[in-house]
Amino acid sequence: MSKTKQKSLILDVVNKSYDHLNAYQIYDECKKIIPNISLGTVYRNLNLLVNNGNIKRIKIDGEMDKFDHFSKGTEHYHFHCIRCGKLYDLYGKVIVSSVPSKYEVLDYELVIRGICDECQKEE
Amino acid sequence: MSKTKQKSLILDVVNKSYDHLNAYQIYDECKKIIPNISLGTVYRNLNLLVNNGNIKRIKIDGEMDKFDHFSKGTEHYHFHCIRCGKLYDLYGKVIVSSVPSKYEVLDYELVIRGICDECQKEE
DNA sequence: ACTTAAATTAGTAATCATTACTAAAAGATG
DNA sequence: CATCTTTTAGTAATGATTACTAATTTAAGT
Repeated sequence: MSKTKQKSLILDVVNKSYDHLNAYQIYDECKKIIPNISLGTVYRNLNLLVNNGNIKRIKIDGEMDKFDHFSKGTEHYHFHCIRCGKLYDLYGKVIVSSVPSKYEVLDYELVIRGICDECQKEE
Repeated sequence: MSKTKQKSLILDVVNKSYDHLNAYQIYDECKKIIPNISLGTVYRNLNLLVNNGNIKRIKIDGEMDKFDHFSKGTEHYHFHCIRCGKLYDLYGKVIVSSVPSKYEVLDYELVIRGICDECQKEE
């Protein structure tokens, strides 16, 4: 895997963002630094970075895939408000009973769905 | 929401299947009973059934959305083998510390990623 | 049952996120 | 530097899903 300025920029944008950006938003951010970067390049590198474990992909119903920073030791998961669509980070341990030991666990993705505090107030 | 034979057939196909079928596979199954059922009808009803909480949608990297039966009390989650692509059902409790009480939790989706026993043997 | 209004369907066309392709440019290797 | 490999920009293609529409089916009230 060759190192290119496009690839490190894309990784940087994902790592430094506190939001959960989708491919197109990452593309927009990257254009501020490399104006003629190609959307295909963004997609291709995002896939590479996900496969190498550098970043994480988040899949949410009805929305474009989002990308999230990921560093061993600071695992986090997500709360998705089905009312306003906002995605909140949640830190803490996830304990799952009954994963048979014959399975080698590498990773997990957990999305909790519900209604956030702000949307509850509006009812 | 009107009751139609298409809608109940689609629900039936999802509920009675032990696999995790995607929209097209559900369409194929439905055609055995209603040969001229339309793919659009399958998609529209799957969305309705998901939104009503009758069935669940499973999102897996690089694969079409899958649909799964869902009944209160028999919650389950999934193990996805990144080698062979198989999706296994896992039953048991998921304990998540640190979901702030201000959030109203309705549902969750958990996918554990790793390598299944059969793929481990092949190494 | 009949009538009317509302919802749903089949079939097809359109959308849109993502991937594939290709010649040119940039990176790696020695 | 010289060569070989990888990556890129730009564009075209793909494919899952949704939108559209006239015809049919369902629901609700008499």
